[in-house]
Amino acid sequence: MKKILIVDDEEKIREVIREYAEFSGYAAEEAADGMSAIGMVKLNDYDLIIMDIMMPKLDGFSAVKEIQKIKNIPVIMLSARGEEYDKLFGFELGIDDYVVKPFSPKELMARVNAVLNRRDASERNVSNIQKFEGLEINIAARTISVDGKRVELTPKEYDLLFYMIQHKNIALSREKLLEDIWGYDFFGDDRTIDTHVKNLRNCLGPYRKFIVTLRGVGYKFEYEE
Amino acid sequence: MKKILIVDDEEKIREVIREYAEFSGYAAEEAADGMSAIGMVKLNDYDLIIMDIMMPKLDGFSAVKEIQKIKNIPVIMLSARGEEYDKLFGFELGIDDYVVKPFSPKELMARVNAVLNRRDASERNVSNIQKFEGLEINIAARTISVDGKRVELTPKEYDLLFYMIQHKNIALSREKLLEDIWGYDFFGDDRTIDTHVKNLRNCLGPYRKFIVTLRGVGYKFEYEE
DNA sequence: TTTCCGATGAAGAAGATACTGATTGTAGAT
DNA sequence: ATCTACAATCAGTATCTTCTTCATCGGAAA
Repeated sequence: MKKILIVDDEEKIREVIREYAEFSGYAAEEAADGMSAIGMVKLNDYDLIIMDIMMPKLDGFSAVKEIQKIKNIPVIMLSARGEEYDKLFGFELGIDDYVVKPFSPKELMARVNAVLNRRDASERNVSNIQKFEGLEINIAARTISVDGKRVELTPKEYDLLFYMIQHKNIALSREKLLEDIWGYDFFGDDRTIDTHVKNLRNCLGPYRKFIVTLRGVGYKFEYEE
Repeated sequence: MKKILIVDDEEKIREVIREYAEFSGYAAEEAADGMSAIGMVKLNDYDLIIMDIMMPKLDGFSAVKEIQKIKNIPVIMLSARGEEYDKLFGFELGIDDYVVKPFSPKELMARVNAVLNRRDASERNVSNIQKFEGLEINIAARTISVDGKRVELTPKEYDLLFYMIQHKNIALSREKLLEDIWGYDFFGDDRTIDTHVKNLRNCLGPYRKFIVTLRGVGYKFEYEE
């Protein structure tokens, strides 16, 4: 049986959710704030966490941030209607879904089911991370790692790499790169690209090999699976 | 950067999808109903459309039907749980995937990535490779292979081969080759071509036979299917 | 056989890219 | 508003690849 952790400071809400969750065939436990949630995650294994944002002691976002360091558990956030929060911030944390209060427990459970049922499927697709041997690009997080080690890229370097892997195995002229990455209104020097390619290659370590030079043309990200 | 059109009558849903799409490295635009979606498709180029089925003015299926008349764009349909629809009908329209509400934005993006990657892969493999027996030219990648083995060409060699296969079975004088490949402002020696033809032939192995010498004239790429 | 034209190999010239270092531009902190 | 830190750009030089030319060889046409 799947186990859900419900985190909310209002006892009433916790109770409603727990009852409906158990009714839907889940085991459920409760925590009243972010702090105790973290403690419970350390001690138990949960399949999913339903977490309110506004809470005493430790807010939902901070709690999720801590929890994700410990275990990779899907999270559904609860937020009051009109509550100000930064969605992007949430996405970065790998939050799976939002539900706005007031919600119907039916709707909430539908989302719980959706997240849990498809957790496997989306893990299979993992498409937010692209791998090229030891080179991994996490598109959602805008980060890359080389042989498992995180490497920091400047914005342009990342844009360049991202563009190239999206057009892998295609010859890319300098003009096309400038137009698509820098924008049609950039009238700078072609050689600017060379510099960024150089810098990018330095960041990629052994995987610099994927970026091949096409003399008289431009560059290409070459990778055949 | 790939551009996605999000069509749904609920602003909240559009917003969540758009933010996650942008977060995942896509550009995104929104339309509130089928009608305006059609208008936007006419004006812009999208790489993918995420479309709700139930909408005022014009439902998702009808909109897709119209859009497919204009442009061939992959589509992911959104449908409410239990909503009645005929999946086969959808696939006939060329719909690439279904996602049932409520969905997690993470899952939706995984499917978007899957659909786009599929498209890219099939586009790469279909139209961009020309075959002449064991000689294959991949125009997008600017590569050739001989009997399945990759062979590196210098820029001029590639340009020459590319030009010749685009004018196969046509007699090409040295003057014409110089003018079209080197440019009208090249005033070098005719014999330069001979050297490049020689080098190119060496690269082509058994398929050097396709390049025939026309004594007193120039060369010709000879290949009848 | 003679003549002509193309094929070939080698070497210097030309051209393109890689890289260094300096300058300019920009966002965030104080 | 100013400062600071870092990124983006550009100019100049070094380095490497490719192109072109030339001299010679070989083979087909007359």
